[in-house]
Amino acid sequence: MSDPSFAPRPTLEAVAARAGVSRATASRVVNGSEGVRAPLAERVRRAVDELGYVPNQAARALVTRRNDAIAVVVAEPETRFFSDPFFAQQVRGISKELTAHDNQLVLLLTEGADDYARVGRYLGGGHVDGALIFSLHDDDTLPTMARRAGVPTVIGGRPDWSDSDTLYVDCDNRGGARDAVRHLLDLGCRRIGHIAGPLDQTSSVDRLDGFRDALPGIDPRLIAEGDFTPDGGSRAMARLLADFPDLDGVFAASDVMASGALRLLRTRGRRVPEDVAVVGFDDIVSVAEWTDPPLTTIRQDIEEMGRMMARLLLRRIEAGGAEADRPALSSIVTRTQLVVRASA
Amino acid sequence: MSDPSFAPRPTLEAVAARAGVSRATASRVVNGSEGVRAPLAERVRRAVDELGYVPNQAARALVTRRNDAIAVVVAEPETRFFSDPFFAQQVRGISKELTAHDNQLVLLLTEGADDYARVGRYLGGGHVDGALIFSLHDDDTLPTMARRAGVPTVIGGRPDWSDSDTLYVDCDNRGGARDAVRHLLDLGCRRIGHIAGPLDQTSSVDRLDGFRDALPGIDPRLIAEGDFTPDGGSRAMARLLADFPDLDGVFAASDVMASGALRLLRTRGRRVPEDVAVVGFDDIVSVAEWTDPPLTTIRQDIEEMGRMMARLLLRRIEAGGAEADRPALSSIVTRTQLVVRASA
DNA sequence: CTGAAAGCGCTAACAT
DNA sequence: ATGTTAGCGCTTTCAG
Repeated sequence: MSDPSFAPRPTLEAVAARAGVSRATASRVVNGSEGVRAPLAERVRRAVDELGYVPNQAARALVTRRNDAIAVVVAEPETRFFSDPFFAQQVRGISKELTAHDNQLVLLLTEGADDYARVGRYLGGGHVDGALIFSLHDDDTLPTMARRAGVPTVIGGRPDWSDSDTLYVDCDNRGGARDAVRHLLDLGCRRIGHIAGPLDQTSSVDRLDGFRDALPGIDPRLIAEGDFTPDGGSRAMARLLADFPDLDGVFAASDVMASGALRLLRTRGRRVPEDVAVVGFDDIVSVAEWTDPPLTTIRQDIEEMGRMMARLLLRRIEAGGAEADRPALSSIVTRTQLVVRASA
Repeated sequence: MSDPSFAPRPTLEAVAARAGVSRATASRVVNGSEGVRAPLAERVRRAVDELGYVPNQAARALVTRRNDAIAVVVAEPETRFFSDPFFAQQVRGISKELTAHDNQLVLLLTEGADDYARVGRYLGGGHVDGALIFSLHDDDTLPTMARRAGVPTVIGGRPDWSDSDTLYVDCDNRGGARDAVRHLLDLGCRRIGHIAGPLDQTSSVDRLDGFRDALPGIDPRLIAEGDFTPDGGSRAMARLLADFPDLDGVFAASDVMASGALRLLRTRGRRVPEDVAVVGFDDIVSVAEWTDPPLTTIRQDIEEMGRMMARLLLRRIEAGGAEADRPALSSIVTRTQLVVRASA
């Protein structure tokens, strides 16, 4: 017990004593409240320095009911979170925004459905002031858990229900998909296939809808469902090629899947874009610029969307539960943009 | 104020009242202490369920001085964290282990040196019971900050100083590197180059040392420093090829760099492994199995190392500051293994 | 085995 | 402007 790490951290009380003021005044100085005369404040600050005082967060949280921490929950049973750069970028945006507002990011990974209970407990435990939830699949119970736990939430990607006080941030998946297909059409493609994402996610469905918008009444076999992995993209591509040897254009619902498709096309000896033009979605630079040929794609500003999620959540927390403020906050749908590289 | 989210969460007090017991007894049941008679315990449990009681963490932390939360600090100014699968795997391992012990993972990202102060404040704030620090570069102040904050720490990768109570987990970088080069030698390579990682990190230095062990007195121009990115690998490869057109073997200090090297080799028309044999390091499956040709590499069990870090830290926390337990805990160096695929 | 009571360190009314 | 005081919700001796 002689270990130095056992030296009790100084308390506000100690600081106050050393500065010769009351705990309240010390607290005021530490928290930057107005109305403390300069000399006193100075003394307190000195005491803080000398003692190396750091506020005890637990005590503070207990009374303020604020943790300055936000949970990021990834509803991805597969461990796509770590292999797909999409998440990385989004988390980066979130992290930046949170940091700028002195909030901590608490990452909650769910490896499987078993983990949901744990996450629920955590959210309910009052550890965090809010939650950012990603990558929802059909019937995901996470948002419900968060709501029951009374934790303000913002969702990444349009949820599959609509409800005025569910806030989300998404890009215009459908519009972007339309643009992708139109580009293919403009290039003169006659037989265009679609590699869709998992259709239990709205982003996939919306992109598929956009595809159909541009190609009404298309043969459903021209649509192959992937899983947002390179492998899945490859497989879907293979299927499409098998069914339609005359395929001359492909719109993949993600760059990652497009990269898989490109690979397969190469092994099959199809030239891109001469034989088959390919358009992706996301514009994940580390993927799109590195494929061979570089990928034409639909850009969404993923990092910025992350920031927006964080900002929206912080505002919602700020507003508290006060209903009056509710209408002022609304979900955000960002615009997409066609980025032409070499693949189409 | 009629917002349902304002409904005060039930307290232990409420549970106790409903179960007709004292707060103390309720607490015992909730925390699974022995010595509460079954019928009473049952009543408490029912009350918990009915009320949907969840302990307030702040209150608990205030008294127990435990947060059941561990910080993962990534000392990577560049945002390699998110682009390099290495980190992803390690974090996955950590996450699993932490979860298994009901600890939360708090991710602290540092985008630049400015963030260090914030991290220091956070660690000092008593938010977490311990810290896992990654990817240290020379003279990194993070470990010092953690120590000053009195936060038990385990480091990922051998630090550049040694000190009996600094705990770390690393693989046998030097031995692995030796194995890589020997494999190349066994294959008959006569002119072997090395693509090193940034030499301000011990893992890079250790691998370089291993390279030199197997090839004593080698021309220093056969060593090109990369930066653990594919691009860096490409550039280093180009340099090596320029200086040594007769190069017939390359050991890259990471799979990611090796993938860049492979790409460059292809654009230069060198066949792998016929003209130039390539060995990587890490065995990151998503990289090594997907390169063309698939990469021969040195495997380290990254996820397992993550688990080990977490386990070690948890034990250290468990032991408290008690010096008696110190000697029992020591750093871990894991073995590596050559995995032969097609590139060498 | 169970309950009463004393804080953990801090903030926020409320006094002064 | 500063100090006094009352808790925040929980765990944990200490009595009974």
